[in-house]
Formats: sequence, C-alpha cells, structure tokens
Amino acid sequence: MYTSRISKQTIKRLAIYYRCLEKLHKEGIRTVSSHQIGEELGLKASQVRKDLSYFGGFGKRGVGYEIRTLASRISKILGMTRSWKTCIVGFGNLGRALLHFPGIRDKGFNIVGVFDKDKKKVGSAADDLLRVEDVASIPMAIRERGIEIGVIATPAEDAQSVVDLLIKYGVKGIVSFAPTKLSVPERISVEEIDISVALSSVAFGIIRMERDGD
Amino acid sequence: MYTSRISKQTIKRLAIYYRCLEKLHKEGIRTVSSHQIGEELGLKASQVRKDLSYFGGFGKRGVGYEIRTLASRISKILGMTRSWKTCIVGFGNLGRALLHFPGIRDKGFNIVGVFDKDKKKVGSAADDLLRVEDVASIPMAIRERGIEIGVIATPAEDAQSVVDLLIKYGVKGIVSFAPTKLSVPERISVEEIDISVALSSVAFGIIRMERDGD
DNA sequence: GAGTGTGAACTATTTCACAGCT
DNA sequence: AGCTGTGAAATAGTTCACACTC
Repeated sequence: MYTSRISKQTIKRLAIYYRCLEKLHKEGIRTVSSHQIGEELGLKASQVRKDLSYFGGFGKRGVGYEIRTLASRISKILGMTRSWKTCIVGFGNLGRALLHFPGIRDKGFNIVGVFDKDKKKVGSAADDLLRVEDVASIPMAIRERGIEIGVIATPAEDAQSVVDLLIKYGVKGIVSFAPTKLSVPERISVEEIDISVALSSVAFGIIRMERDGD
Repeated sequence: MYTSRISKQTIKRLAIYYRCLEKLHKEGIRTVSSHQIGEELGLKASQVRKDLSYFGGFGKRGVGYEIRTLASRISKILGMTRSWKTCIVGFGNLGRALLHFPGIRDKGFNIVGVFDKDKKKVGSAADDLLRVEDVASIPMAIRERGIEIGVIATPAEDAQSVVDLLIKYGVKGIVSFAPTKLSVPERISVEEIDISVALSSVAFGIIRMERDGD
C-alpha cells in the first residue's frame, strides 16, 4: 500500500482504468475481471492486476472487481474527489480549448483563473464566469484563490518564466503544452504534453512501416 | 544503423534534440557535446549519445556534434524534410487550436482538410485557406489529396468510428486527443495524447508529495 | 471453475565505464 | 585533454505462472 515508488505509467493507467470503469458502469455492468479490462484497453490482464495490487487488494478471487468500489478507490487515489484549484496561462486558441475541454473541469479540476500577457485580451470574457486577467496578477490570484495547478498554454519562449512565477507563489503542479523543456524543483509535479513531438513520432512510425513493412 | 527496434521514447527524444539544436543554432553555436544537450534537456549525456548512436556516428570524438549536420540528419530521420498531408477531424475548440498550433504546420505537417459532422460548421471558413467539410467527404478527400495522417479532435464517442474510416481509406498515422483507447491494426502508427490523464497524474504527484514529502 | 495477488523470470531501458579517436 | 561510441552492468517495467480464495 506504499505509493512512493509507483511509476508514472502505472498512475496514468489507473486514470485510464477509471475511465473504462465509468463506461462499463454506464452499461449497467457491476463486476469486471482484469482480463476484461485488459481486453478493453489493449493491456495484459497481469498488467492490470499488478497495477491495482500496488494499492491493495480490490478484487475478489474467482469473481473480479466490483466496479463501483474499484472506481471510487481509484478516484480517491488520484485525487478526483478533491477539487483542484487550477489556472490556465496563455489564452490563445489552445488556452481557450483547454478551458472548455471535457475531462478537465468535470474531473475535479476547477479552473479559477485565466491569464494572458496580451493587454488586448485582458478584461475580456474567457467564458460565462471568468475574465482574462493580466499575468501580472498571477501572484495575488494564487495567494487569494489558493491555486495549486497551472496549465501552461503560452508560446515556448514565455513558458519557463511563467512556470517560475507560478511556483514562486505556491503552485505545486504544472501541465505544460509549451514545446520546451521546463526546469522545475524536485518537489513540483510536472507533465509536459508535446504535440509536435507526437506528430513526429507518428511520422517516423509511418516511415519505418514503409521501409520495414511492419 | 537499423531503425526497426528503436523505442518510441528514443524517437521522441530525437524530436526534442532537434528542437534543442534549432535553439542552439539560433544562438550562433556551431558545436555541442552530448553533455551540453543533456544539461539543456535534463538528460544524462550517455542517454543522448546512446540515442544518437542508433542511427550512426554523428559526432567527432574530442569535439562533439556539429549542430547543422546533426539537425539535418535528425530531420531526415524523423521525416521532417517531407511534407505530410494531414487532416483534422473535429472542429471544436481543440480542432481549431490544433489548426493554428505552431509546430504542426511548420514541421512538415501540411493540413489539407478539416472535417466535422456538425452541419452548422460545415462550409464555414476554418482558416484563410480551408473550409470545414463534412465527415462524409473524408473518403474522397483522402483519395484525392493523399492524406496520410489524421488528427482526431472529436468527442471520445466518435473517435473510433472516425479512425476506422480514416484507416479504411488509406490514412497511415493517427494522432488522437480523444479521451478513449483506440483500436487500430498493427501497421498503423498511433499516438494518443490524453489531457485529462496528464492532469490526474499531476494531481497524484501533488498528493504523493504532500504525503511523503518528496 | 474462475480469477486475484504476487514472487520470480523475462524484457526493455538507462546508466556506467572505458577503449579509441581528434 | 576532451568527448564519442558502445559493450557490460544496473535498473525499471512487464509478463508469467501458480498458490490461494471465492
């Protein structure tokens, strides 16, 4: 039940298991086996069991996992039951898309601030509830609203300074879409999503397939 | 120099090395060591050398890597010198953001089609050059324009059927932002970008840090 | 009989360490 | 002297296989 040395990959799969369980639950199913989950997600049953076993025995031998219980345990582990005060920095096309992205707002990530450095955007409505604020008001916003997670949707060249600022005022986690390597202290939880790297990886895959034919 | 068994992680780092080299090149630097690249990107020098060695000896012992040469070799390996006919399916906020995302268009990914199933969007201008087309015209578009890569920005529930359609008509690579596991044949190159999983992973990291204190 | 939980075996990836070039 | 290229060692992650429970 010690979670210290659990790999990031296991955690990500846990989030995916959760989504899978939600789906099965909607279909009215009450119980699943590791084999069924694996089938659904393209994973080996043993991988599923191993991942789940890190957090304790959720299943019943001979039966499988009770979906409601397992989903609620996972949501607890991943902090989905808690509301995470989140902000978005950079309100270009991507920032706007993230503000409305399903699976951010509704998975416990409560977006309480949207910031941009462009004075023309500042003051305009980000959505029904939020206005775009100046990046200069980030420190105060973090302090007053208790923002814990920052989502970076700025150009690459602004990302590091924004991240430094967020961390300086107390943000503990960063999800960055900026195509640049961020440098942050050990204690900060970071996830970098690199869209153009993903494209390149797919392109390479096609080249390899064409050359080696599988 | 055989590229068959090279891991996806190595390929992704290669794309990141390329970006790093571009940056150093702009700064007027001509030569780097694996140690400098590693420093810049938070990687061990030996990792950098190992990755590069899979594709042959690019470096000079005692000197390092000539930036221009290495960058051009990497861009060749990753297919950046080739133009990839790409389409975006799903023109909501995310699809719109991807259409304008720097590092898609300018890294050899030429977006030649934007599709949506919403009749209200179909026919409207996606950008200066493209109109939104109906998903029903995907087959013809793939055939006529030789589309090779599809970017999925639809809701989760539509993603699998769109992917099936794209593959059926000849698309060879998929980058999906839909929060669902896709099932595709072996020969198809796929990259799934899961935004809400990234958020959950960051949230878990914060919880772990608070509990275990590093 | 069916299916979990888990040590042990296996496989993949990273890091070390050093011979060999410039 | 400095730095690459690369086998070998170390580490991490996955899969197997089976004892154990329902």
